[in-house]
Amino acid sequence: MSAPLLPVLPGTTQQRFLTKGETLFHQGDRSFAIFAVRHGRMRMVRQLADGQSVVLYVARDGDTFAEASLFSPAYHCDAVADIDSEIEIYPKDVLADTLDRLPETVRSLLAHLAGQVITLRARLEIRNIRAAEERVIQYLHLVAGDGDRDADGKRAIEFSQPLKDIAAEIGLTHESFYRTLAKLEGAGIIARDGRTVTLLA
Amino acid sequence: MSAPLLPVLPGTTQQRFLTKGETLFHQGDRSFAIFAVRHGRMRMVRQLADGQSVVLYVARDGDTFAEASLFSPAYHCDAVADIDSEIEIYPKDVLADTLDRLPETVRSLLAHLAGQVITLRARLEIRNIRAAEERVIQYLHLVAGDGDRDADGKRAIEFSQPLKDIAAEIGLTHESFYRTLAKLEGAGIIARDGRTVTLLA
DNA sequence: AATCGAATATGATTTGAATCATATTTCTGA
DNA sequence: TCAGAAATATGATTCAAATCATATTCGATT
Repeated sequence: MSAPLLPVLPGTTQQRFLTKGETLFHQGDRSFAIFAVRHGRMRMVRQLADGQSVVLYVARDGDTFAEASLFSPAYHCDAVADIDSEIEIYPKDVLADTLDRLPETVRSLLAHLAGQVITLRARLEIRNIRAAEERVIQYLHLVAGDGDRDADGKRAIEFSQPLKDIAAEIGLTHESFYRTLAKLEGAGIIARDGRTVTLLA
Repeated sequence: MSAPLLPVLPGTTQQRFLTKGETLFHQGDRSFAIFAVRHGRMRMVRQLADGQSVVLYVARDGDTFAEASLFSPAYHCDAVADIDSEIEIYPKDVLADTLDRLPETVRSLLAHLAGQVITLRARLEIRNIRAAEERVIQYLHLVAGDGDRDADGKRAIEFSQPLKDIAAEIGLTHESFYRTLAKLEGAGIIARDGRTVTLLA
């Protein structure tokens, strides 16, 4: 076989072939490896609580994916083969030894970069949602995360930046963003109090 | 002072205050550090050969920037303070020693992640361009890069994926993308031959 | 070679976010 | 405390990209 896409110790890389539609891992699975696409196309899909799904990332030839799982115990999305694909597998236990020996600085830099990649991909996918309402809802879900619900299962988000800046980040004009928030409030999907937005239900 | 945004060796972090409009580094400067924004807003701007400029990234509170300079001898954009800003500086020479000792695997993983961050940020900024024509032009410039010009200074891009997929990546419907390409060709900005697009001038 | 599906292409129409305008509120700094 | 700037807010209008429709070309498969 040709050289691995990430230079690791010889003999530590595994391969796997997936046929179109086959799943490599599921959201919530214990993370056991990071991967690279040798040939093919792998689609990372996040299932939302309300049954909708969002494509987080499409990994193509030469792309690595699930790198962030190095610093997380479980995968946070499904990985499904879009077309027949050949995948390289870098088991975490092989890398763990190496990672453990790293200075704290490097480990935190790696973790920081992995986190950035996750965040940026999520933001990029948000932009793929065309309708302003849906885009705002998904953004709110993204920043609220899955945790920190209150007793009623509601999640409050307090923005530290002006909503104007949030609008820019989402890719809307501030006018559209204010309007959309007003609409969502009217529809009973969110509650508002200044820069605090609460997701109802 | 409060804890640094990246956990590094105590005493190795420096700070700097920049007033609105002040430049932290210029494109082409020898890279000496990576940075984090403690408070403020830093704008990364790339000057194109034709005099145009593209905003690559706007770093806000807590964001790091110029991470890729760890693996590159020079900065590839300008960093200018959008508003008065307080910056944390992580000098390369402090990290260099550590980096040099890293196993190749880790170094390439770091480099890969840093590259992903750069690419993802660039793609996000492209989405901020509302007009389809301008968005496509900037995307073409992005993927063409600065190098690989032919004798006439023209840059050819051969897409390995269907244009349909490119459209999705740019955030346009395929119909709009085809139309926009046709318009750009009509305007003499690009030349086309199937999946090969050549930037004229 | 024939067939089927996907990609490329373009026209007609709709729609929803951008734009322009303007008012009010909040924040900031002198 | 006051003034000016920025943020928040909402109405009216425009316009460009999405959508819907349809045709042609290209590519893979039998």
